[in-house]
Amino acid sequence: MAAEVDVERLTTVIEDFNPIFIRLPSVRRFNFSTLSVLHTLARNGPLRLTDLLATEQLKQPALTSLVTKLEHDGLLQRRPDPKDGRAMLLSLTRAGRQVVRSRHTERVNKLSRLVDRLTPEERDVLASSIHVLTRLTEIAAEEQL
Amino acid sequence: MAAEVDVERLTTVIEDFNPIFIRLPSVRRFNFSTLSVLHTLARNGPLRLTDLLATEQLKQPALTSLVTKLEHDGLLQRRPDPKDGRAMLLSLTRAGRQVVRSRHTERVNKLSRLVDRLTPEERDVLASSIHVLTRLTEIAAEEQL
DNA sequence: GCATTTACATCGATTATTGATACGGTTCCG
DNA sequence: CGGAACCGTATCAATAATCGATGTAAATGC
Repeated sequence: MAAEVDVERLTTVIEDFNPIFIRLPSVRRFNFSTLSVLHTLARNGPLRLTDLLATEQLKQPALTSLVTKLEHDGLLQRRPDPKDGRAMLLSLTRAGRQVVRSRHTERVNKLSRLVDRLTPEERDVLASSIHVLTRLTEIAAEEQL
Repeated sequence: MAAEVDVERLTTVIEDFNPIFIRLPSVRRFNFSTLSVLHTLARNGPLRLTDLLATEQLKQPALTSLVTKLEHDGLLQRRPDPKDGRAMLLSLTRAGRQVVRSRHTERVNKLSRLVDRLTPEERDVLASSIHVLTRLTEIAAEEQL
């Protein structure tokens, strides 16, 4: 077997699918930077500001001010890093996790409606592609290092 | 067959894969809004400002000023709509298409490197999932209407 | 210990975004 | 036709987001 993957087409279809997947109707409260920070903290647990900076497309002063705002809004908390007196550990509060979870739920609902309209054969392919997407994500994470 | 798709896990893995796929090293010049506008115009041909507004997460005055800036930078052009004297048709210039294309190429390269590290079986699944992703995108586009 | 590096915060300036509103072209309906 | 209502876009003033430069304090290295 081992058919060649048409990476060109794959890239194109992901580019087209992404806007649909990302955009949610209810999003008036948070801009892109804010959502990205919340998502990163939700996935990667407590992080120092500098580590968070690596994944966010912001400069350090902008991230500091965003974090200050989110702390005020009760979505995340700053705690001193016991290992390093200079650093702060950032983590989501219950309210912060709730924001991320509710957006995730909206996506699940949206995607479910789309999946319902696939044929059984298409659903089979989609089910088996979950593992492959997971592998791609893992490989990409390794490459970062 | 017709295995149930685990939409919960599928959503999660797409959420995790997306930041990897979206973020490119070279992106210092353009912010998120700008890239989204360029991408939308590249895909959906000439559009009126109001139609573009529907897909972008911006209010109309912000989009007008962004479009003005992009016109100044030579990335898109405004032309009067022959069908409606009030409207302007927006389309990418050669330079604008070049920006979109070069980002696309970067993604193809990045994704190729990841795909290279999959097993032959995983690549088979990925190849067949292209069609399903296309279908999902088509279904989502229909639902918009 | 003293110099250097690292982590984060602060400051002022610039840019992006928004809500309210104005303006002109278009459509509707008598 | 001619005025009223509507639609697409632009402008304006105010607010928010972001950046570069720089400061402060803790940690590291010789």
